[in-house]
Amino acid sequence: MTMPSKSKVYEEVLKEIRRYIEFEGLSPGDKLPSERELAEQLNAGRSSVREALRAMELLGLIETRRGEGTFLSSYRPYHMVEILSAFILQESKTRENLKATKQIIEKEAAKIAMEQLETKDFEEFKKLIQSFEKGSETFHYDFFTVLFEAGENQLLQKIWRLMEEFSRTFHKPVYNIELYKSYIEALKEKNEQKIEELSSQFYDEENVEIS
Amino acid sequence: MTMPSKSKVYEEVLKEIRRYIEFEGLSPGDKLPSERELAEQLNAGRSSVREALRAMELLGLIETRRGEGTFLSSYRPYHMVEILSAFILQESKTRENLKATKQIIEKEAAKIAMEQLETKDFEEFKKLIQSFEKGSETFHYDFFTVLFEAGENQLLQKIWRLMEEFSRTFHKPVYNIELYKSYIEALKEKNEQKIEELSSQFYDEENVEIS
DNA sequence: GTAGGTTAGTGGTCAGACCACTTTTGTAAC
DNA sequence: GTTACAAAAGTGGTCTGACCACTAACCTAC
Repeated sequence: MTMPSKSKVYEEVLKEIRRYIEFEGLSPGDKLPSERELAEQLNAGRSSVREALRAMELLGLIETRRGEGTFLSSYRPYHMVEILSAFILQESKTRENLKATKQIIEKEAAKIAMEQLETKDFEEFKKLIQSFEKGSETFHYDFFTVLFEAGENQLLQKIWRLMEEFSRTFHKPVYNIELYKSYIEALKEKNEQKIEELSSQFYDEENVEIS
Repeated sequence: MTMPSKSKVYEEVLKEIRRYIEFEGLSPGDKLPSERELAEQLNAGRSSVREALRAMELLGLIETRRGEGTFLSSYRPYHMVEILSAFILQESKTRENLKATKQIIEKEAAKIAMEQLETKDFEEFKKLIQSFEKGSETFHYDFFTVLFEAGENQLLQKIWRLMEEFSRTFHKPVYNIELYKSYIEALKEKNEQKIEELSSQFYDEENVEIS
């Protein structure tokens, strides 16, 4: 590994892998070279390569399957969230920030999607509502995913998803199904005002903290 | 390492370290046991311990100093943010997404800050305007940093900063100083409507692409 | 052609060896 | 006793080689 001044090898490997992905135009699901091959090509030890890969795995960027190989994953920062949340979400200010930010994003996503929503999207909502269960863990997530898909801002969606997962670690959602019905109405009516109001209500008091 | 079913060793080490930190009541700055010691105590190989530590380092939870040791750090997810952004922004690099998202965040930051702004903040703005130079690369950044500081949502600020830095790689800002003056006026008047309008104008046409 | 075993490839893990660096220790000079 | 400096011990950084467990591809016998 050629070492730009003092960086650690594993950090260089990380960058190198990133370049490789970009250069080869790899997408989620595609296979990366094996650890041994990477080590040889990057002129680094396998352990260093592994440190980089492990870190990427924790970040949710790759997925490793023993006996098969290493694959690019669609971004699911599952591990990271789990680890990080235990460390950083103690501070209530962080939680406040998270809540506020998530709310902003959802509101804006709704406003963007509003103009794009088609009949099929409303049918999707209908299905969601019908199959709603009291104990569902992902209702809110699924609901807004429909909105994000319509809105076509993948960046905003990714940021939101990250926060959604974080907040799940300390909030147990208790859904008020009527609220979502009203929300859908507001979307149909393209009533920005109403959307703004309802967006904040998701976070007013219906969330109970996990002990 | 006692292996709960199938987890990987490094994940167990991670949890074990977390427990250790909690049990010992360690705070940022405190020293962790050495890699060799951890390996021995947890009955794992040093390389596995290292994989866990590297991951923690990337997440910004610890800091390692060669020759000295490993220390708990106050949470500064510097590396993570860097790595993640590179990947995420690379995937969804439609510039439209970036622009739209940044605009949303700035608008909301302004609305949040609006209620909090004090005299000293407006003086800060005044200084910025006075020292404005045509060729400044960071005027917009500095301007909004004042807003974010007042708003006290560090999470939103972090996200924004990321996008700001990234967009600099392909946008060369050309500032219309009058626009910022109007913006300040709108903030003084607490005129949400005006803020929304002006926020979008930053991105209307004044940005020139770098070839 | 199929079933079943063999083999090569891959990630998972460990042990041991150096290196570069920092801190501590020990010792000699003052 | 204090100081200065050299040696030693401790620590993270890295590489290598060796196994293990698992998967997929190949090949052979039927």
